[in-house]
Amino acid sequence: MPATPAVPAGRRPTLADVAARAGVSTALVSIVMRGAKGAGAATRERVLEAAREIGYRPDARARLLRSHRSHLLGVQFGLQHPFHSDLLEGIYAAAEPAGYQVALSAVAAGRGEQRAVETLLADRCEALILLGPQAPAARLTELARQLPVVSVARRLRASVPGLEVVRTADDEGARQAVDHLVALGHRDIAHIDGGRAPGAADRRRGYRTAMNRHGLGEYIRVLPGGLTEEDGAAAARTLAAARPRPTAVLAFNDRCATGVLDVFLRSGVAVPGDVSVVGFDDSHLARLAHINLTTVGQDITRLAELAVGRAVARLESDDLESDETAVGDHVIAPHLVVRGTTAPPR
Amino acid sequence: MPATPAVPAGRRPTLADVAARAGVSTALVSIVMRGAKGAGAATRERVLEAAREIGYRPDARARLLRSHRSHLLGVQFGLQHPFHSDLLEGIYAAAEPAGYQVALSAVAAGRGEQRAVETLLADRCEALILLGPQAPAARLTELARQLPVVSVARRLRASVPGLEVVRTADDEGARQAVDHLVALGHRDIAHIDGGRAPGAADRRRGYRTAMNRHGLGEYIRVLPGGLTEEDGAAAARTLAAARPRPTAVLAFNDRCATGVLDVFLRSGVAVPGDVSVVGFDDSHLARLAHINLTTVGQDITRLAELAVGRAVARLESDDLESDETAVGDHVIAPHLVVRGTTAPPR
DNA sequence: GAAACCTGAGCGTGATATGAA
DNA sequence: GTTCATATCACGCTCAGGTTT
Repeated sequence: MPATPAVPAGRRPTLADVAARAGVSTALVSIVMRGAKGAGAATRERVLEAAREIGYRPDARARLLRSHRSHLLGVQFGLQHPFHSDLLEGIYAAAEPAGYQVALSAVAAGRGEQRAVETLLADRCEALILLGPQAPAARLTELARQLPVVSVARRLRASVPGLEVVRTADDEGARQAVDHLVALGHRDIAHIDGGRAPGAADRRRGYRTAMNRHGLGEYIRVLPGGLTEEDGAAAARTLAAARPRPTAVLAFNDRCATGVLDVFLRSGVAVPGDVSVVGFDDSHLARLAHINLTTVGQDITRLAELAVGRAVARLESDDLESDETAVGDHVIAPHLVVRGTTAPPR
Repeated sequence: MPATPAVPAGRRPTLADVAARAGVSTALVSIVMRGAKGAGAATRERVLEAAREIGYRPDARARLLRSHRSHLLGVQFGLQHPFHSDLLEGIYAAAEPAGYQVALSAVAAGRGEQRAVETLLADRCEALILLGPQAPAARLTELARQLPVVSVARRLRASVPGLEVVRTADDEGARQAVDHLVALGHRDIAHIDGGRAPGAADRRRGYRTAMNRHGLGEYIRVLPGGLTEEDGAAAARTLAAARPRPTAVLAFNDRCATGVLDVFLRSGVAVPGDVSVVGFDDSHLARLAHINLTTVGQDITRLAELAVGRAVARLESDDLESDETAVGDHVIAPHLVVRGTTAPPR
């Protein structure tokens, strides 16, 4: 009955312990554990066996300390944003094949972006991927002087070497939504905006531009909104009582649109009969059969891939001391997903 | 114009660089950086100044490698669970004052619990906090032999030293919901369950027990459900068409309940007029003015505090070689939050 | 004796240099 | 020349134990 493995009392097993057990040098064990070449098949098996027996695990920290490259991508994200969760899925998926690990640092109540980033830097991340960062541009610029930084979803003017932006063409998304509604025959189209949220300004602008281009400038109506259901609900209450009531509404995002749908439903405003509603994000919510929301889809997978790709490209090109990779603004096209909340006006 | 700080070419600054600049030993710099005693006020200032000038940051990994304690709590969580996000907020808040850092590892598509845990172990975490783990009990038991493990929300029978469970009294929550409905005058109360989700079995059992205790055994009706809006919607479609239709529904969680509400609304089933609906979790969703869901609240803050507390207690008591701290099952009482979706039956 | 500072060793790895089959 | 194995050092830091005022 092998109760506990024969592991050095208390301590966690190290290379040396495995080496002793297998009767080889620590260097050889290191080679085997890394899967590097330079060890015979028989010995390799013997070492792995010994490692298994005493429950050896490589110490990531010692490893990183020794090797000059950490192959770590630091990702800052917000705990309360499902959109970030989706991005993280994509980031994990993209980082692995590229040979990089992901270190997470959450922004939470009482744990601001400053703290989150400091943790990542202390952990020796080689590059930072910031999801919807709110930090001042100056701060990001300063960071970018130290290491490659990718800002996802937050647009930035500053063009600093090492600072890249990956985002959806928010204005284009708003345009697609307006075009769709106009094609259906709508003219009185309102927009519930996202305030200071990342992308809100572009969506607002895209809405305005598209309305003007269709000669519907006089119908432009922007209501203060936000990212939550409640924000949408509040704006919808205003709209439900408005005379004339718009025949279509473009909400800042899907959560906001959900709030709109709910209030309309309760107020006896039929969707899409009386009013058409369009969201933004194509979140899981929008796809649900009982919500079935027409929405502007962001290509989350593509955003994640690009974010990782740019960070990695920066790192590899830095290695080569080359700077030919263009720094900049990487914009992904959105695509309208037509579902059941839009129809021609009565 | 101080373009770049006088930092050693390419390399990131180390203790030695700061020491050289300040004209002291590395040991002293270490003391200053840690805020330990053993340095004069003047020197301390000089060292900090030098560190600032060259942009020095302590290397967390080297630090951990040297010190035998890592003071790291490894937390495994699911990306797609808002409930986990809320728990993480609490865990961060609780870990800091206790003097521990948090290392996150997400479970995502293509990144199972095994991988997530291995990362945490390689990072030298001293204890693991697993949010809603799905791994086989045997695996958790094995882990618990290596280090303190706290399972949150997932109940486990095995009583292994070092394995602790922190959870809500799910059965009690279901009981409170049933009691509330019965007190309102309901008798025909259905339950949409959570399948194999953590806590689902207990809630199901709590529902059954409570119904029986009220002499309503003949009304017991459990519909297969799940954790998502869609699961709730599917079950609600069944219920809306059922004859007799129950006068009240207890859903597995708030998301599930939201799906129920939506289907009822569209089918012309008034809530709470025709049917009362109760959720579980008291999530942000439930609190929204336009959802206004009666629900069973989990004390997330308390769960998080307890999870961290138990992990830390284990660690500190291990240090003292004492084992007096009871291993076990820590159960937090839920509390019913009465809102607008429950009322006496017609 | 205390306070301020330094020296030296070593944490667990990975890389290089070197040697033996 | 190739394959397999080892010895040795360095990574950046902390800590125990000195030495000096």
